[in-house]
Amino acid sequence: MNTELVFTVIGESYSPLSPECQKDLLAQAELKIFKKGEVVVREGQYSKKAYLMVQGCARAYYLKDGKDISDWFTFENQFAAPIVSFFSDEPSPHYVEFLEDSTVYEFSKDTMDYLCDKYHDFERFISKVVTETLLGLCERLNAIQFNKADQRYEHLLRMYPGITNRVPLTHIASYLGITLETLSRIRSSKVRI
Amino acid sequence: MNTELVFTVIGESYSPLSPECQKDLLAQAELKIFKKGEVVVREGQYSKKAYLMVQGCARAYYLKDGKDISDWFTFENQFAAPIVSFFSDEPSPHYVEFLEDSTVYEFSKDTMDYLCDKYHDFERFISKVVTETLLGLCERLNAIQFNKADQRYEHLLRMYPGITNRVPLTHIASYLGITLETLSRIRSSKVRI
DNA sequence: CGCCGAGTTGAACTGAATCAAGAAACGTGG
DNA sequence: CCACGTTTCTTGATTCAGTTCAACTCGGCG
Repeated sequence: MNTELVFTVIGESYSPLSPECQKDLLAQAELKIFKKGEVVVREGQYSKKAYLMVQGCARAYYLKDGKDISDWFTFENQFAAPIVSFFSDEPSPHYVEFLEDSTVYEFSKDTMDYLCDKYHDFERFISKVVTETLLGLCERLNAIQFNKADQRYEHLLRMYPGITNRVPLTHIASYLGITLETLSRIRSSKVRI
Repeated sequence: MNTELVFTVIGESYSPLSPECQKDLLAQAELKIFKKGEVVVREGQYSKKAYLMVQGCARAYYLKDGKDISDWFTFENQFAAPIVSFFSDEPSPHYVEFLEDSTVYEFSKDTMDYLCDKYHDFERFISKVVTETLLGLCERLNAIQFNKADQRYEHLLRMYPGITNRVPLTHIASYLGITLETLSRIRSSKVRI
């Protein structure tokens, strides 16, 4: 597997990264492998690590009144990080768990800051990632507020086709803000191919 | 009214700004007055202006199937901006409207970039504003997903005590993702002082 | 084989939307 | 300052989407 390809791909999807910047990023990052079910960040921890997913998938979740609520999914060519802890100096309310055996590049906030100082294109890249994340959240917020459960599920499927083959339905249900039972009913009422 | 005080206050609430940076910001900003009901940004427009509220209040809203949905309120010592248009190069999906006669400092994205380059404390300040906004959205998302309508209303009151005296209930209802009727019932079922 | 976690199905219940009708407050012109 | 229309808010009756709780099915695995 050509793991380095991921740096080109993320450059394309957010904002282009010069070859030297990509090279430097690669030099700073650490290629790691995690097993399915591994939890790399727990609630209350301080973590300044982000993970760029080469192969596999992960989720961020938190506990609300003891219930496991999925907050974020990450697949190939995307970032996984405990955003609160990564961007602020507060402990993470999130857990981060790999849902499959996964290959990732791990890098620290320090590396990010260093690269931001050194490369203007990297700074723009990060700013793009953050604003896209912000806008994505806005969109998701209004989808949750004003779309019915089945529309939200459809929307998720459009965003992540095949997610149901990789992520347990319980996690998908809590992500959508509905119960597992409701999700099950929505799915059975659809004609699937 | 000492309008310049606002620069000190926002420094305190996010991340401190040196006197020179405050002075420079003041020099770049333009003090403006808007009347109640004035709309400064419309859907589809490109706007790179942000408003720092000295006195008054404003909201961002958008139209969803013809319905007016409030997305954001801004009061004294906070920022109002059409975030999508301000941070990306896309047209604004939002309208920005003043809800009272208001005094604001207006400044442009260019000014922000210029100050970010010049002052490290300003760069940190903006980064803090953006991440706080991001985290605030996360929190609001999970409140919408998992709290009942009355809890959400209580939460809003805790965040903005007295908001009901300044903002029409229709806007508050759409912000909370409930109908005006439901909000009215929630309010009448509470013992108010 | 029997257990266990994941998903499905059913029935009763509930929070909130919708539709409809009024009441109260607001502001504008006479 | 009052009368009038408009906007804002309240109240009631009905309906519906989604929750809850409980029982059941299915596939994998020791």
